[in-house]
Amino acid sequence: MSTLRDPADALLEWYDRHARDLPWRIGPGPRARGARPDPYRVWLSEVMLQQTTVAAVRDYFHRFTTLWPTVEALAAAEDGRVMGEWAGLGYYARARNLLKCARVVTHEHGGRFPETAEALRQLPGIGPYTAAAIAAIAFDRPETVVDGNVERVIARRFDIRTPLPAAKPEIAARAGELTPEARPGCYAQAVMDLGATICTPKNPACGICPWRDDCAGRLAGTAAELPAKTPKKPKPVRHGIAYLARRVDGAWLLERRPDSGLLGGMLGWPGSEWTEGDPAPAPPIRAEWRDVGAEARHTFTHFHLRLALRTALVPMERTPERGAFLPLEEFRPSDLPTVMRKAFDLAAKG
DNA sequence: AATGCGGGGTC
DNA sequence: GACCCAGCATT
Repeated sequence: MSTLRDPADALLEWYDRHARDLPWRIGPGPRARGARPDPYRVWLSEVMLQQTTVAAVRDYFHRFTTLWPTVEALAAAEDGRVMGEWAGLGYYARARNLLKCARVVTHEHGGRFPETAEALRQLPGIGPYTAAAIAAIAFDRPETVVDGNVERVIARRFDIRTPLPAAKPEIAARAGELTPEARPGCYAQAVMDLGATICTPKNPACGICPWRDDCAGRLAGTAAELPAKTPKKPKPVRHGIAYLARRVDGAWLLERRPDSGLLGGMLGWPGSEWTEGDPAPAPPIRAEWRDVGAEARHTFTHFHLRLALRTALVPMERTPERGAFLPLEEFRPSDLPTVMRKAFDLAAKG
């Protein structure tokens, strides 16, 4: 019989001492008395946390749960209002799917989230990771979560040198073997906390890691270099022109972008196509356009953008060819995605 | 299996 | 600057 402690127990003991206090978690006291976190809050936090750091999510989570405390309340919200509150968080398909999911849960599941990963997986915006996370954290199911943190922790612990994404099946299998039957929700959060605070991408703090004695990567000296990844393609630079038209009564000319594609469903300034060559001018209304000295620079997932800015003051009676004038009292700069917000700050206030 | 899809922290 | 992140949908 081995004298080695079960690795899951070692990690859970570490988690009990070091768990971060996060708004979507419940305290250790209530948890010990059998309380479970609200599935709505678990779901909302997990969707917000997709490819997004805890620091970026905090304020958004607080605003969303204040505005919409239940899934039914969110389901009844106006689309544009939700997109506006999501503005700045990125990956806007998440917000569209969030609303879809809230409405399905409200109208087809009686306002209750399904309790199995398989059933959760059928909902919009819920993939393998999020389904496992909700099932484990909210419903205490022994599901294995595999996110970027887990991939790094597992690749190091077992010294898996196959580059991602090819290594995903092996990593998932190893992660599954470690998942305990007891306290699966705590365990899932513990592995991710470990990856976020100790087993970090750079300069991992191996000396204080609860798994330091059975980490193959640490013993082999490869930990800090793992996981290996296939190289990414360089980002090209695209150029565009944005047109910020202000009507004499203070209204701004904006357009709602189509649901699919970049910044889908978000409010934005009308403009040219974004091309790697010179963009073709595309003023949305007849006016005397004035070039703003500065350009808005922004980096998206797969390209850099340099956006030239043009402004104009237009009279009341003139009608736009694209977009619609939004009255000043209905215009909130915070409803804009970041690149459009940068353009506004430069053109209107710069 | 590959690609499109944001933005901010961190080094 | 590049890299990374509590990934998902689409093709």
